[in-house]
Amino acid sequence: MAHQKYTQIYTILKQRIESGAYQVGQLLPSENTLIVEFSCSRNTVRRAISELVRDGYVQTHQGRGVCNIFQPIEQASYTMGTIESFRETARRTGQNSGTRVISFERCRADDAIAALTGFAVGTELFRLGRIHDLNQRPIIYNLSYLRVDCMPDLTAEIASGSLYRYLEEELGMVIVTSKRMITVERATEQDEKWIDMGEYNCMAVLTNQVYNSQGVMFEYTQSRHHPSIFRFQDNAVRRAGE
Amino acid sequence: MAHQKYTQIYTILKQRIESGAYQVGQLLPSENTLIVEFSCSRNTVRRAISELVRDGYVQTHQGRGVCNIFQPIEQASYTMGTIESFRETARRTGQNSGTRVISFERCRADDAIAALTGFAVGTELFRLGRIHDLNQRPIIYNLSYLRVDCMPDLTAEIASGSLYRYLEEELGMVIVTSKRMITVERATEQDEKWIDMGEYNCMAVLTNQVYNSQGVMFEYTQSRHHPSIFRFQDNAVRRAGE
DNA sequence: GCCGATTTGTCCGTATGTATC
DNA sequence: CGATACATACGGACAAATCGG
Repeated sequence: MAHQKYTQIYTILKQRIESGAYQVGQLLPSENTLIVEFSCSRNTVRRAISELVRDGYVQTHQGRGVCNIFQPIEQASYTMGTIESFRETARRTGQNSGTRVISFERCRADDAIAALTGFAVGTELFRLGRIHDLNQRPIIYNLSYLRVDCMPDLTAEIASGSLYRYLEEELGMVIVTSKRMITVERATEQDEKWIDMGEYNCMAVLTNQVYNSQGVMFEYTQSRHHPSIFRFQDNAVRRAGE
Repeated sequence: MAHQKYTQIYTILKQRIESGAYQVGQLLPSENTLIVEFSCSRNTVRRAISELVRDGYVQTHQGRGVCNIFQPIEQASYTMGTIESFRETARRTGQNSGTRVISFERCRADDAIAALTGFAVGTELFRLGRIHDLNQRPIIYNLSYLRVDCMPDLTAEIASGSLYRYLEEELGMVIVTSKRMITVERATEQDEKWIDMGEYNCMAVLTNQVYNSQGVMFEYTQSRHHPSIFRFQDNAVRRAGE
């Protein structure tokens, strides 16, 4: 893709910033200057800039200009605001990765599962346990509940590959939104059975509720990460109304 | 504030959604309908909607409409996209909170500090250590480095109150952007000296680089939380270009 | 499968307000 | 004070996706 004008401008400006074209604290060219350079409308430039703000590259200041705040320290480790699978992360960072299915069964949401996941009581679910290996070392223990009616033909074999590739390419399902929560929990017996915890006795727990294009939550996943490989980054922008 | 039209529309629509006016999966009124209702332009409606998307209330679908995905179930979990602040946690759980300064000194960034914080070597800094108590129990160990030239008159006394209130109200500094990172680390001797860790041997570490309106990073803070009280939430939206 | 109506996505141009210098 | 720069808001045009007939 990247066929839209604002995406092209966003990409060009981002590259300039990352390549060090502007010092930290320096102002970028004004909107009017960029309008001339890219021969486009003001809205298009502004949209590109607003995405740079969202991604933490620049700040805007009314009456002053657009200010570079990018520091090449340790960027690009874990892009936030997007949904990225374990496999994508591994590929991007150039490491070996593997996924093993350790349990796969059908169940029905009882009170406990409903309270945990947010699925309604009685919903038919697949319960899927997986281990992710990074460089042959077990690193993430993954427990998912998946709506049967969204993927009736799911098998353990399919789940051992990329679940998202199957859902998107085979079923044509479009994943749009996900709600995430990060907590830190004591490692359970189950964790220690599968993950080599070393001297750590806690897990970084990423809880994920994923919605498809119909607006229905079809997946609940708890990813229990070994602390040493867990990192989460984002940028917070001050909003309009305080 | 909230004087802008798009903010008003955003607030009204959000209230309708939260009050259960639309079922989960149901479409909101079309943009044209909203234009008539609020007698405004299409862009204004679209901007309000895009903020609802950002906050995880709705999804948009070209050719179909705007779909409600808000579930009141997890409303109990508070503000989104933010880390529940220490004070908020205390208020929510109805507990006492307090802040103690345990160290306050001036220093200059050496290689180690520069590598840790991102400040240039040689920058004059305040080094501020604080403990947050919840119900008289120490819960968060807080280590901050602050640029002296941004707040030359800072004292330990001021730091024992709300640092941000001082910076914003007294110095007129506007905080715009902050880059955050969440990791999980082994508790250090320093941690255990100050925090009652119980059976946990890890800390939830929130690293924060805060920028003012000049685009200069004026604060680096490492907040080391007791795992039992740490929680982070946000929404991820699939972007345009893959 | 096609067509047309509806709906959101992108892009343009313009005007006015407000903060900074 | 004027010039510059970003923020908000309006209006219009066309593209792309969806849905019903």
